[in-house]
Formats: sequence, C-alpha cells, structure tokens
Amino acid sequence: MINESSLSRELNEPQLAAVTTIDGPVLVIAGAGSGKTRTLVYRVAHLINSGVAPESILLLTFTRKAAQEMLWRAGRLINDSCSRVTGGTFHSVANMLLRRYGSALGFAPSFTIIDRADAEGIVNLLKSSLQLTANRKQFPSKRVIVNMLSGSVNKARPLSDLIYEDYAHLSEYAEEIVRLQQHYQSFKVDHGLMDYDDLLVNWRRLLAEVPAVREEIAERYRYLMVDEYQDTNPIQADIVRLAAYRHDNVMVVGDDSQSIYSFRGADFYNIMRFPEIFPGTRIVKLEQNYRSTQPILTLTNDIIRNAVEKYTKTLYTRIEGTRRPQLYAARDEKAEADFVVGRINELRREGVALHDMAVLFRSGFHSFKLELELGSHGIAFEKRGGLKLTESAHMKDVLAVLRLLVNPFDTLSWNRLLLTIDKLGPKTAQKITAILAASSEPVAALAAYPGGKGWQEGVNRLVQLFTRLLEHEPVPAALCDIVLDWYQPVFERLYADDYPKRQKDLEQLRTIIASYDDLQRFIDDTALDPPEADLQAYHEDSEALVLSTIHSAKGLEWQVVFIIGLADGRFPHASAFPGEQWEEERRLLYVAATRARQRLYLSYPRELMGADRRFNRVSMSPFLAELSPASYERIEPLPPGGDWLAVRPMPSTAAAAVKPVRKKKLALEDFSLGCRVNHPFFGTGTVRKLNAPRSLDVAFDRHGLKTLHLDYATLNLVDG
DNA sequence: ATCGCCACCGTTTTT
DNA sequence: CGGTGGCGAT
Repeated sequence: MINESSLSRELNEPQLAAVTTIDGPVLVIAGAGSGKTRTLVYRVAHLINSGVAPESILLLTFTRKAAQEMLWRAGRLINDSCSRVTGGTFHSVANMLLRRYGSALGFAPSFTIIDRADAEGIVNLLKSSLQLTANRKQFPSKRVIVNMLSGSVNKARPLSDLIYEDYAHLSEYAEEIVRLQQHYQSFKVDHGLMDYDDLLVNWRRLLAEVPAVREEIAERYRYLMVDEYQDTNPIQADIVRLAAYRHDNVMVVGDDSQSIYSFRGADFYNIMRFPEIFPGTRIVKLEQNYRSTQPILTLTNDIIRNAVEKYTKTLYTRIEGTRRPQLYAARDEKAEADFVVGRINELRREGVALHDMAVLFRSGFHSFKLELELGSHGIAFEKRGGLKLTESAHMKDVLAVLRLLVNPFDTLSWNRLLLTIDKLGPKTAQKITAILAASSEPVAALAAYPGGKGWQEGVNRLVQLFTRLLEHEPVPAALCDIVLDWYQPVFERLYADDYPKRQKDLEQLRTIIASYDDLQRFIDDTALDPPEADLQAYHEDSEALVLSTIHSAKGLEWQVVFIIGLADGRFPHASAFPGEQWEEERRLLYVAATRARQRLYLSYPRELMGADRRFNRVSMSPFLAELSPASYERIEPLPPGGDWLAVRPMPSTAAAAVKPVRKKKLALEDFSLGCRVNHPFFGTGTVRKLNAPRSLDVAFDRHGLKTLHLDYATLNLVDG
C-alpha cells in the first residue's frame, strides 16, 4: 500500500496533481529528466491502490521494455506484481487485439508480422516483376521506397502528395511508385503479411468500423496511459480518442522538445491538440529536472532556446555541480576516438563504472573508428541500435521455417528457403513460390513440383522437413530442434568461412525458443521486439560501455555522456534542409545532451574522409556554433597533464610527417604465407592468404582475420 | 537462361 | 557489412 505521506515525500506538487487525478483527461507536459516515468508509475500504483482493477488499465509506452520496467516498479510500490495490467507498445497491443478481434475485419488470425527487411524484399520482388527499372537507371532504392510508403501511411497523406512535397526530386517516378504501392498492398493481403503500419491502421479500423468491438475495448480498458506522446502519429492519436470514447480517462505524458520521430509520422502537435480533442483536460507542467547538474542544464536550455518553437519552458534543477560541459575539437576521427578513450580511462581510475558511461552519435557508422580504438584498448562495449540477433542471415533462415508453420502462404519465407538450396537461384525460386502461393496446400505443391537436375535433392529435404514438422506435436523447442537438424548442413555450406561464430547464435535462439510454449507468440515477439545479439546485454551487471545512436538512447540516462561527431554535415544530417527537419535535428541534440547526469563531453573531428577517400576540413556543427561560449569549456587539442597521452598507441601522425621520409610501398611479392607482419591498428599477425593483385588476408593475434589492401594499409614485416 | 563468385561502393534515425 | 553488377561456368 502506498501511504499518502510517502507519496508527497517522493513527488512534487504538480506530479502529485497528475497522479491523484482519478477521472478525466490529463495532459502532462514534462521536460527532460523531470520524472515522467515516475509520474506514470505512481499513477498506476495509485489507481490500483484506490480500487481500480488492474485489468482495466492499459499502459502504452515507446518500447516494450519500458512498459515492463514501469510495471515492475509500480508492483514494488504496492506489493503487487501488477502483472494484470496490460502494457506494451501501440504495435504489440494492436497485434494482441487483432489476433482476438481480427475476424471482425475479415482476416485470419494467422497473419505474419513483417519487418523492414521483409518489406524491402517485397518491394524488390515487385520492382523486378513490374519491370519498373527497365529503362531507368536512377529508380529510387527500395529503402527509400519503403520509407515513402510508410511515411504516407503515418502522415495520413496520399502517396502522390507526399512525393511532390517531401520527395520532389523523385517526382518523375511518381506514377510508378504509386503503382508499386498498390501492388505492395495487395501482395501483403494475398500472403497474410502485415507490416508495422498495418498493425496501427487495422487497430484504428477495428475501433472505427466495428462498434461492438469498440464498445468492448472501451469497456475493458477504462484507464489509458500513454508515454512519449510527442512521438505518436495521427493514427495513434485517433486510436487513443476512439479507445477512450466512453470514459475519457486518458493520461498522456510528453515533451514537445523531445520530438525526434517526425520522419515516421510523429507529430508533436498532437500534444497541443490534445486539450481540444479531450475537452476538460487538466494540464500539468513538470519543469523541475531531477537528473542533471545545473551547468549541463544551462547548455541544454541554450540548445533548445534557439529552436523556432513557441512552447518554451526552462528547466531548473537542485542538483549541485559546477563542472561545465567540455567541447573538444579533434584533429580527425582518430584523435576524437583517442580523446574519448583517454577520458574513459581517466574516469575509470576515478571510480566511475564503465556502464555508467555512454557514447552517443547521430548515425550508426559514426562510431566505427571509435569501436576500433576501444577494441585495441580492451574496453568492453555494447552497441545499441546495431544489428539485432534476428537480422542476421542465418537467423532469418531458421525463422522462415517457423513462420511457415504458422502461415503457410508466407511467400517471402518460401522464397528465402528455396534460395538456400544449391544450384537454385532467384529465377527458379520465384517460379516455384508463385505456384506455392496459388495452391491450397503449399507443402504438397512443393513435393509435386517437377525438380531440376541439380536441386531436386534440396527440395526433397525441404519437403521432408515440413512433413516431419507437421507430424510433430507443436512444441516450439522440439520443432526448433527439427529445424536445426535440417539446417546444419545447409548452414555449413552457406557460411563455410565463419559458421562456428554463427552457431553460437543458433544455440542462443534455441534457448530463447525453449521459454515459449506457443509458436505464434514467439514469432510475434521476434518481429515486434527483436532480442539483442549480445549475450552480455542480458546481464544487468555486465561491465560494458554503451555506444548508441541518439534515437536508441531515448528515455535513458548515464552519469557520463560523450556526444561525438558534432561536425557540420554529420550533425545535422547532410540531407536535412533548414525548416522543420533542421529543427528536429536540433531537438535530437537536445535529447542527447539531456541524457547526462554529471558530466557531458562534446566533440567533433575537424577533418573527415569524404566520398572518394579524400580528406576535407569540416567545421563544428551549426548547433554548437550558435551556443553561448560561456555554457561550455573548450579543451585544447593537447590538454596539458593528460597522462592519457602516454597510453596513446603509435600515432598515425606518421601520415603528417610522411612526405619526406615516405617508405617504399611494399608489394605483394614482399610477403609470403605464414610471415609475421605489423599493422598500426591491429598489431601483429600472420599472413594467411595472398590475393591478386594487391590484397592479402592476415590473421591478427588480437583482432582475428582481416583482408587488407596494400594500397591503403601500412604493413611492415616483422623480423624473425 | 540461370547460377555462383568476385570486386566494389555507400551507409539517417526505427516501433 | 549488404547490395549490386560483371563475368565465366553450367
């Protein structure tokens, strides 16, 4: 039981107002680090405490992990597991409801959720079958097309309008793209596939078009809470409105300055409109920051002060601290990485744990150089927003089989499996899948398909696999074993060079599957919330530095935060042009900087490698340039007394001094199999293979097998 | 006509 | 790393 006095000790005045409001719409406008999560947690606890049934609460958060975490905390507060509260993302809740009520809209509950890669696969298939590329060279890439299709759904605008406004440079292809969209839609319907956008669109349809279901849902979930409301799109706003049409018990929490997802349709005007849509809304503002020290807050307020936005709020804090954020202008990316590594080592000596520090950046590849440096210094790190376990090729092969068990008309998976067969290529695979999709019994149709010379055997094995699976009891773990049994030889042939490494992933998959007793649930979960590739990520106590894109760092905080790559052209992203996109990039920087509790380091390289391996000088990000110089401290390129200079490995300044003493380039003939070499980054290694004309494979003692090009790598022979 | 292999290029952000 | 395009082999 929460008692009222502990409540008022923990929460401030405005939070208390939000928490204890039992009925009616509430809008909480909250700054970064102001205790949004805490407010929601207490609200859940308070509701249950006052006799509201947990089943009637629906908590929508940005990630599924956030929902779990909140419910766990609320459970601790009131001595109840809160496990009967429904919590998750819009997408996962949509999935649950559509499985239950989807028949009212006329679709089978066996649909498969597809991710971005699947969507790109479909677009590719259609692109070639519609012959859209016949006479065109510059037809937009499938990634761009998927973005456009999704954007048009999320922004609730016809595709052709979107093309002429947001993608004007592609307008000459408008007709083809619209045609592609139509085919894409019917392809999904025909094959029982549903993408992320469909989940939301169909949830809204369910509420808008089927009164009985709307009634049932509104009756059941009498309390609705939405976190990160600034990241919802118009569809999601509609869903909230429709789902609460009976009771209006909605509490949304958001910060307009942290809206960073407009590229996928999020519209922070949802926050401004909320009071109009729900008349009688109580508005609560949280302006006290519980996270960062004043100097950090001064800087972040300064960042957002330059926004053209109208809704200004200035955060204040009571947390002591005098250390100003530091700005470091590095000579190049290597020097920037050295700076970060040096500071990290220093901080560790002062007693800061590695997992209390994070490095944030705009785009995934901005951290490549740093990853290399961290590796050679033996600093463990964990990259967020990188490749997920289920995104690697071998994982998808296994998942394709499991997906077909649930939805035999999933053409994408058939296609994928057929391609694993030797001597069977894209053309044949397409021919076969077309027949399978049209038949009522795909497996039987596959067995009956007249085989070709080289690949009949492979098809037979596939048919056998499915016969075995269908005979077996549908216990996920057992099914998985059968699949792995079939997959082993395929896998060893396909990934001959590095299959031992990938095998570990498969074992991990096996353990994950074992914890499920329903195959459908497993498939849904992997599509909606892919497990991380790192085993370490599962252990809270893992001692690893976090590297993350800013987008993936949303809602998190660390004691020490580095933001790297703050150069013109990197941040804001080169293709963001002034206007709303520019503003979003600024908010992105704001989000990044507000992740820091105690210390904040900003850095940028003054030299970057451009398109064709030429170095260009770049200046600092315009967002930094417009800040008041008093809000940060500049560090000179060579800080005095920094003993991290001593730990610095062989400086690549050899390149600067190299002009007069240029060493003779070694030719391939100078190396032989098995000879020992030295490399400035990777250290010593043994030559394993010589490739024509100027590259060779070297097995490094500390970094494994690498292929190097003599034109770029500076290798030296090691004597003895 | 189709498949497999090699070399090269470019990389926003994501539920 | 993943997608693509050219080329030789089947």
